[in-house]
Amino acid sequence: MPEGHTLHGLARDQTALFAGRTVRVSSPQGRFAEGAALVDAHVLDTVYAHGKHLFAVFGEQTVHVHLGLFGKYASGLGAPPVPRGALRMRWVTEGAWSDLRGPTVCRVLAPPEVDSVLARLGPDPLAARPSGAAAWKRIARTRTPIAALLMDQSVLAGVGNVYRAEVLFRHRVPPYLPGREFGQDRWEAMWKDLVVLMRAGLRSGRIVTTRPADRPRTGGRVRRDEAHYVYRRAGLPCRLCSTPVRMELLAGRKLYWCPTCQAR
DNA sequence: GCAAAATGTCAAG
DNA sequence: TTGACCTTTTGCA
Repeated sequence: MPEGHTLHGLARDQTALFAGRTVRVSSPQGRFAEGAALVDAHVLDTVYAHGKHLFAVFGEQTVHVHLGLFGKYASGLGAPPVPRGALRMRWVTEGAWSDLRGPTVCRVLAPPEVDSVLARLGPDPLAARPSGAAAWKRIARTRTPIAALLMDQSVLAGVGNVYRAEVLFRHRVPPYLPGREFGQDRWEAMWKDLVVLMRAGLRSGRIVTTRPADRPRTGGRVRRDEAHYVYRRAGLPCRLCSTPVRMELLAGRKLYWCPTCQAR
């Protein structure tokens, strides 16, 4: 599910399956019928991600996908399954298929339009050569709480509600701390940590942010209820200090934090 | 069987 | 700040 690591994983997998091949593109649901017709039976060059945005390049035309909260891909080898439910976009080649459901965005763009989407996004911790400098410029000059800045895709791209809550906890940052009071050293450390965490998420396909020492049992597969410090743990005791984890809505999203570990 | 929730974004007021 | 939107899954009856 969709934070930046998910989209980078999809880009990697779709490139492996479909790049260099002629792809039959359709929209069984019909809502992407016109776009599908523009790229159907074209050769896919590559698929790449920036933040939570996915771009599939077919020559001069690019399919731009944003999963939003509910969007999902499914894929497999061999013949595609019988279409079921609301299937926005289907790709089929000789050997593989991919289905997209429920995206917020699925449309065909020309290169300048792709550029303008990219221009509105901040740096991505999962970029090949990540740099948080541009994000720091924005953070350093605003009173907006750091918890809101981390979710602002024009400040940095790819962090969602889980990584936000978890990286703030890992660095003991009070979520309402204004950006301008954050401090550059602290930002550098947090950015580096995001790069590490999100690369691990990309590799494993899941978000695990707890350190081994903070999990009841080390070694073996990390259980789902051990993977996070605070995300979705409202009311449960903090793993480090046992204070009940707090939850509050910030800009319409659920924000989780430990009021003791992340005190001012 | 149905309501609510879910890792998101945008536009209206 | 609120609601609309995209769809599936989960949890409760």
